[in-house]
Amino acid sequence: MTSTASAAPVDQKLRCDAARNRERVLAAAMELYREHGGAFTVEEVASRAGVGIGTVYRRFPTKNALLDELARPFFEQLLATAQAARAHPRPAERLEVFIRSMAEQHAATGVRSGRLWDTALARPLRDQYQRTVELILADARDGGRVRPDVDVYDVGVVIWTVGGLIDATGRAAEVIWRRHLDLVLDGLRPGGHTSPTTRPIQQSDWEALVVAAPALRLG
Amino acid sequence: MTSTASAAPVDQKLRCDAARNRERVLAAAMELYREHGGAFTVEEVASRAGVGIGTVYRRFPTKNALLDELARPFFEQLLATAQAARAHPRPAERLEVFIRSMAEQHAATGVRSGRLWDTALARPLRDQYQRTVELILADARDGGRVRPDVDVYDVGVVIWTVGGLIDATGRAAEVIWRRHLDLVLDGLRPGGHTSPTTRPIQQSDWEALVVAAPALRLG
DNA sequence: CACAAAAGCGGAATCGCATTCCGGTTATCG
DNA sequence: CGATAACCGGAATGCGATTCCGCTTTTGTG
Repeated sequence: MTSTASAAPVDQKLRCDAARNRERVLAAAMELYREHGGAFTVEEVASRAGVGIGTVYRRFPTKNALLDELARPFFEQLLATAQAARAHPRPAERLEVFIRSMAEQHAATGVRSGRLWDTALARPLRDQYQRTVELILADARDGGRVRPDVDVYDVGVVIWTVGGLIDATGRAAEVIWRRHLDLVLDGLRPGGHTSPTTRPIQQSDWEALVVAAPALRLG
Repeated sequence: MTSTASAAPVDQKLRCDAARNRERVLAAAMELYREHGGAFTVEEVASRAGVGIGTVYRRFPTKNALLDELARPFFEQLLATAQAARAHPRPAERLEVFIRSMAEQHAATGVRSGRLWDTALARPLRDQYQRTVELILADARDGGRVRPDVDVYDVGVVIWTVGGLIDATGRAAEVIWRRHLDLVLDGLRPGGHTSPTTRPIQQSDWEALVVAAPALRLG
């Protein structure tokens, strides 16, 4: 699947009432998202926004497109996060700070930097983001804080992977992802390890993960 | 959500025709699973099995329960894998062998050891499995091949996490999970690192991950 | 073997949701 | 002010999973 739609002609030349409705829909959706995290009906969005379903659909071709749109602001925040990390005083620590704050942000907002990468509007952001990450990585490398063979993709995978843990355990068991991230970050360093700051995972934490993973792939 | 149902009274005292049908359904489902990987209809299962939908549902309260049932044999295989690793000649290497073969098996069969853990029938297997993992871990620790602070849960999380990558990228980009696993395994070791055997990840590999992750959590 | 329950059966009917359609409305522009 | 393209609302569709229920076998018994 290529990035369906989302190449939506931004919010240009919309009839003013249409524009207003678009905002209402977005606002309603955001509200619902905060309340139920994606588990809401398009009809609910419509009624809360005080418009008909058709209206929602003329503006957003699909529920997913709507969600993507919701994610955009958070996504811009991600870029900001990367740039903030880049500004960290000790260059060598920037990579770790970066990865940690990405995770932290994901945990706080529930937004993962997945599909969005692929949308037209996000492209410029994406390029900037990637460039920033390269720089951060270079800093860490210069400072001797990463194994020289670690590249941007490795970093991306780590973030993706921890993102999965965050999605799966969320509030229920933060330790799980924190502890794992500590271990992985240790693993990325060139030399020995420093001791992680987290407590070990416990049976009760683990349950959350077990329940979250279906035994068979569904797609 | 606690393990819904699945405490099904095994395949005991079923009217013989019922038992036959149950097998047919299971067989049909397995066929379909191999063909479409979970993306099939309960009606398809029914018709391929030559029974009515109702029949499927009387035996398996939900499509998911059916899938869980399908997974069982694979799951037993997982235990076998653990035990095989335990039998590896060099004790110190058992942990790594274990983790690697778990991933390998997941990649090959598409079965992840998630929800199943929680079912009544799986419990005895699970206990055995956990005990085995403890032993493997102890071996590695004695051999000085893992940081002393790594425990069973850490191992579990690594397997879960790599499982996520496998599900997401599958055939499309094996490098991703292999490379990541190499890095993580390196990270679990107490001392320095050995160089991984995989090639670095490339843009084209990465795409797979990007597309696989939705921007917003849906549950 | 006959017979009443118990256990099964098929598949139509429901339900929840996303997505599509279409006849009626309203900004906008000349 | 009139034409019309852009909008609207919300009923209708489509698709799956899951439920229901009247009819059929199996099974246990006498």
